[in-house]
Amino acid sequence: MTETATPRRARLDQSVIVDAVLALASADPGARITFKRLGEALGVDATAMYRHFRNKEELTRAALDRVAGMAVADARAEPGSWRQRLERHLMRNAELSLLYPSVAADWALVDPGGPGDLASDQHILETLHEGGLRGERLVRAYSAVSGFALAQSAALAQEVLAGGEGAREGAIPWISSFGGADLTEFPLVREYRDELLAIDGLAVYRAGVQAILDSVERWAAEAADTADPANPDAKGAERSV
Amino acid sequence: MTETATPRRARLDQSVIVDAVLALASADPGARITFKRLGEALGVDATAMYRHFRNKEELTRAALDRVAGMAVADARAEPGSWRQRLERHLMRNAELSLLYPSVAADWALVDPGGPGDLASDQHILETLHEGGLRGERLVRAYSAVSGFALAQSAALAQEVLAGGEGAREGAIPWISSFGGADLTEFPLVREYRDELLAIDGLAVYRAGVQAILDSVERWAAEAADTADPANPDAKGAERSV
DNA sequence: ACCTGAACACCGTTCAAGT
DNA sequence: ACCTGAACACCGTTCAAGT
Repeated sequence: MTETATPRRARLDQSVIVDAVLALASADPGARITFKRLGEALGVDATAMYRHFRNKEELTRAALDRVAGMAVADARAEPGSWRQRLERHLMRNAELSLLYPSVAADWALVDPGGPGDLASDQHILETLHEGGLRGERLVRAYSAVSGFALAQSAALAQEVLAGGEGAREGAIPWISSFGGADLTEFPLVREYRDELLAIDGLAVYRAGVQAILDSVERWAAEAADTADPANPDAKGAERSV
Repeated sequence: MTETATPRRARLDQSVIVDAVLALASADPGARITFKRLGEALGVDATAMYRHFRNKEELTRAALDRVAGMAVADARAEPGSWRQRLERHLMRNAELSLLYPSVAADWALVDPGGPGDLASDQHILETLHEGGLRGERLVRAYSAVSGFALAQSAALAQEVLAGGEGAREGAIPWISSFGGADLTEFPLVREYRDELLAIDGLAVYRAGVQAILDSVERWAAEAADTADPANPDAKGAERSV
């Protein structure tokens, strides 16, 4: 029916434009995405995009929503315990951020609010729910988990955007350069200097995920202790807030 | 000696310029900081800043470093357990991000690398060290804690920048707008809709801090179990990596 | 209905000229 | 030594004009 992925002179379309955004983002990870560059890639004038998106924020929103949807789909495709699936979802988020850095850099900023975003929220809530969390505890766990994943994924992406080659290898920017500084006033920084310089972004992400999910599991265990043991699966049994 | 804080025609200076940046950032939280606006505030041409900073990134770096230093100083000023002091430091980071959003929005991006930044690293390591963490565990805890604090503080700031008034009140952008969407495919999102919409940024931050510090305390307890009980305070006793 | 292209306001940055 | 001001390349966005 419709021509898909015809490189130039393709009939413009929200979906076709988002395809081009993601292609640009992964092809040239260090470059900003610009209407001009987008137009060149699509064989179209830079201002043609305004027929399909109100402004650049709406375009970014659509691209982010697509990426959010991809992360969920990948996470759902594999089996495992609720924690394994949630972990997979969160790690996939970070990996996709590194794949599309110029898009993902805005992740902490913009609420995509589309179907991909909703599927992501639903999946996080689902896995936590399966883990036994309900009510206030579920909301708190969702906050900690998704707030962490979004902010940290965006940070990873911004690393790549700002740092170029080095950052893509994993070096983290906020610790990459106490090169010649005098560290006598900061003894622990000096003592652990080499280890701190060796930290890479994905390891930080993984450490955070572990720390948060460990706590979430404990919250779930607390919930199990205080719940009615005869009816452990009651939906919304302790919806408090 | 030197005139301090004379609003216009003050002798330019790295420190005077950073003062002006922070003043601008807190006076008009929604506005980007621009050389033009900076020049107007200082009674000086926009391009005069290039005499004192190589480019805008260096200026941002200097401003961030000042803010990092402020957070540590505030945290050190109050007594308490290591966890309380670390928590105070992290919360102060978030609060200062909300105070200077247009500066703090870059926090996940740029490594200040100055004395304020080093003091911040030293303070985080110090409190964790006092909590009994050493070696690989200390580095892992530092990663989780500071990665979280920086990324999440930047996200809070970007919220304010992007969202304007509403965001400053605490509404979180990535959950603020599944307004008219059909939620039948996302039952848990629908069930917790009101609670999710009520989440605010600082609460997310606090939930994340709790989750991470709970896990860090457990790591410390594990360390205590495996350590030589006769020599619990040995510095770097189990430096592995 | 959809796209073009000139135009505008606003960025960061450079550089020759002033004092 | 320090600051000015014109200039440049590059943004997002608007709008009248094309087809």
